Amino acid sequence: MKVTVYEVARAAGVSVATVSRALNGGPVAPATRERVLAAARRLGYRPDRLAQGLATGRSRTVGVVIPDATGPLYGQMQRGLADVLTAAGFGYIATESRRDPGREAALLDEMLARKVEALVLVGSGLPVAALRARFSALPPLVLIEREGAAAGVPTYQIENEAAAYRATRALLGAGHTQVAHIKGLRRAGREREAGFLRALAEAGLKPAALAAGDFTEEGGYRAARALLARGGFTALFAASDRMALGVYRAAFEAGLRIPEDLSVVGFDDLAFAAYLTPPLSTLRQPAYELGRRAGEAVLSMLGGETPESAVLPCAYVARASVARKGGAV
Amino acid sequence: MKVTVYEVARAAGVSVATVSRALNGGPVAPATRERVLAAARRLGYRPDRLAQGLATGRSRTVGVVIPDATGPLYGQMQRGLADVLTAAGFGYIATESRRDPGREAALLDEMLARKVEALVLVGSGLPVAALRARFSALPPLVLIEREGAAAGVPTYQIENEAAAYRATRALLGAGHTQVAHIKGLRRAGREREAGFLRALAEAGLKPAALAAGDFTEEGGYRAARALLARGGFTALFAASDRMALGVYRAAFEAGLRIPEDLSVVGFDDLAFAAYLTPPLSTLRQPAYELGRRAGEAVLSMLGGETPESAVLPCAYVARASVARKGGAV
DNA sequence: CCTCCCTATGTAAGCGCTTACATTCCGAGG
DNA sequence: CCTCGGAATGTAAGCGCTTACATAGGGAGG
Repeated sequence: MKVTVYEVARAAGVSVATVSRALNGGPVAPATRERVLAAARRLGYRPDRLAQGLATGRSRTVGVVIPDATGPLYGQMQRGLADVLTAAGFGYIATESRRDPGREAALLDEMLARKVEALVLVGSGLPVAALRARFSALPPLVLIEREGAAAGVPTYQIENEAAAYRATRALLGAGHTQVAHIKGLRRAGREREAGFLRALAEAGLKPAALAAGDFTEEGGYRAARALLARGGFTALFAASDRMALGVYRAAFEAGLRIPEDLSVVGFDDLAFAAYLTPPLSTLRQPAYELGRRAGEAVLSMLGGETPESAVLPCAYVARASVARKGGAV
Repeated sequence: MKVTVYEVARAAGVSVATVSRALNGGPVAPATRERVLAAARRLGYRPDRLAQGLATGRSRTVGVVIPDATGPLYGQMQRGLADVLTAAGFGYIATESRRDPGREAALLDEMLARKVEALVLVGSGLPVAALRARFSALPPLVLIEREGAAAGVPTYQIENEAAAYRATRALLGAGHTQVAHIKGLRRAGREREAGFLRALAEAGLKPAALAAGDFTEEGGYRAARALLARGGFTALFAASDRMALGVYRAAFEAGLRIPEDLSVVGFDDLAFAAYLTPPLSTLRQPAYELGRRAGEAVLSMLGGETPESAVLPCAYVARASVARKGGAV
């Protein structure tokens, strides 16, 4: 039989109001509270979150929408989010939009129906203005890797441009003057490219070659093959580690050695990067931190504050895939 | 202002009961239903899941507990689960146990408080019997990669033993007679080892060497170094792709070529496997399928049926990391 | 010793929905 | 033409909890 506040009240010899207050830190005499807690424990009472939510209008749930759950860094981000949210007694429901606007809208609908108290939107998706237009009553919004600062929404992103700039500088610092780049998709891709270009421009250089990629191994491989066929560079900055892996393969097939013939830098610092041959120099994304910050932002917004947006730094991890300039390709 | 059934009822000129029935497929005259739906749409009515849950006792939510969200295959599994669950109008809340029994229990507590209608438990964790003992009223359980068939709980697992057996056979088929193995952790690790040993035993062979690993690159690297220092094998089966990557590194450092000097097989078929140099032969885990099957099991249990447990096959993916027997290490 | 006020507790009204039961209205069968 | 049964709809009672408001009981201040 289901244990409700009534059972607890009866067992403790008080009213349900007192039980509720005792359980939620309301004003109750210490002795009474003790009695109530004891009774609740003895009966194995477990408050019904649905009923609580209905009564208070607060579900203690936040909704998370991500474009692609299979992304390698998403797990860490989720962990950061979960760590702070669960510590605060919040649960969360996460879903994948698959970068489909219609699907994203449907997901949001469902989350609103579930009365989420805040929404964390990760990655590309409908612009904030469109969301506000489509959904009348939106809960507090927090964005990760998504445009929204303009709309006054707290946004947490990684430092793409500056990180790419630093990576490129590392290549230049090793004496390379002919450096190529394999671009990524979306805003992250554009920003990384911008940092790349800025570093070159500052050094009075032009990119030796540029190719479009899609963040995958296969995309990196194809792009690298095309680039290598034309040659003219001694270093290459790939916008993601996965693409850098494709570059390794293409270089191998072309009979090029890394880093002797070609220096390579990636982006993300996935688990495998440190174990490639040679270990890949790359930029470490603060994925966990991103989630943590977003979680804290949610909490502070719920507390009526207005958290600041932030751009988190990526650390450049120097490994053996970059060498001082050797022979040109 | 919040739109409730009452508003819709008034707008449609009917009672709330009729609204509810019209919305949920109850017995209502076609014309009336039309009128209600129109009113609901016009007002932008969105049923409150919390209230629905409270009233019906069914939350249309399932809880998912995984040991580690950062696992590379977890995203796919989650997708499989989500695909079938959302199609059926279910939401899900996912959380990480971090392999901590206390934490797992707390998570389950919270999920029960949220009135999940079913629980999907992934990977290692408290035994079913312990759960039943600790939690009085457990909803239907479905397990993935976790012990439970004995307790009559539908369980979905991948074929570890047989897959490892096939991988080992592939090595033997290539003429290798001295083959080493780097073990994994937990049940998956034990089963893979068992398959490995069975294949050897059937061929009248003994393992050339055995080392313990932990499924990580670093663990694989360490184990491979130790193994390589002693030598005596021409092929190696690593219980995970990540460990195989560590093997690649150790082999490189030892001046060994793969596959000329050493054939390697991994397990998982992570995205990077196909792009290593040489591409890694491995076993493809049906992660999405695992999630999908579990989702279907949840649905069928909720429908009063008793789904069958299943062990899903892994496909052996032959790539260039395995060659016919060359020189011994 | 009597108010007054504050504190501890109780009473009861919802929160938004579903659903058992009651009611109404018809057409069919006698 | 009356009655009966079923279909369509309405009424109202919860689901388990929180919380505004009411009540009771003291101690402090006069």
